[in-house]
Amino acid sequence: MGAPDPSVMSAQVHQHHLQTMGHLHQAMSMGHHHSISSHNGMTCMNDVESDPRELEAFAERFKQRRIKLGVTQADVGSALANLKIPGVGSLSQSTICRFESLTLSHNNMIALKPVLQAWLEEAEAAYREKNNKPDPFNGSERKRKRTSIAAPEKRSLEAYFAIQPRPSSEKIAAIAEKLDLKKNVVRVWFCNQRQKQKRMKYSAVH
DNA sequence: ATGCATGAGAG
DNA sequence: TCTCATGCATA
Repeated sequence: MGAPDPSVMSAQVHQHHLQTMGHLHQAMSMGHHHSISSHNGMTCMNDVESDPRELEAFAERFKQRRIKLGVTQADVGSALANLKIPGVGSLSQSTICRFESLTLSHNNMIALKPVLQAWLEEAEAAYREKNNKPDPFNGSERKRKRTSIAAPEKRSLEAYFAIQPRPSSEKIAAIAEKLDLKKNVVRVWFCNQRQKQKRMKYSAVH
């Protein structure tokens, strides 16, 4: 099970097939979360280090050091499983990329930070003493088609979104018919659009 | 790097 | 049904 491919090693040259699994699920419960607020007479103390600047700084350091180690985003993702952290399996190149670019929700960033930090420490320790070890590759062959919404339709969707970010099922059906798209495609598009607005970056005024 | 999609959990 | 974390496929 060797992956003798010395040609791939720069940041993101081989992000194909990876059969990763394992979710880091719910580190928080969306709608309701209560913090311990303050105990004594102090102003405000957060239960978790949810300081955006701290995260931003970490994400950047992380990327820098990851590249220094000559490891790709995909490599990091699969290597996470080897950390054997309870409840933490591997992650995809997408997620690592999004972490580095802060394009994940704040909570998601908070949840992933300790895991990636742990990996980084391990990786740097291992790098000092020895070499790295190639990871086994998977030759999967199942495909999946990705719908592509044309620019004109996208513009329409954005216009609808501007006036109504949460259209009813019927409104969605109407939009779908007008744009000649599947209703489900439109529904998912709105879901993804809402999710985008909640990302750490590109959230407020974009 | 990012678009569209899936599935789990909550309501 | 929605949100949220996450991923495959693709630009």
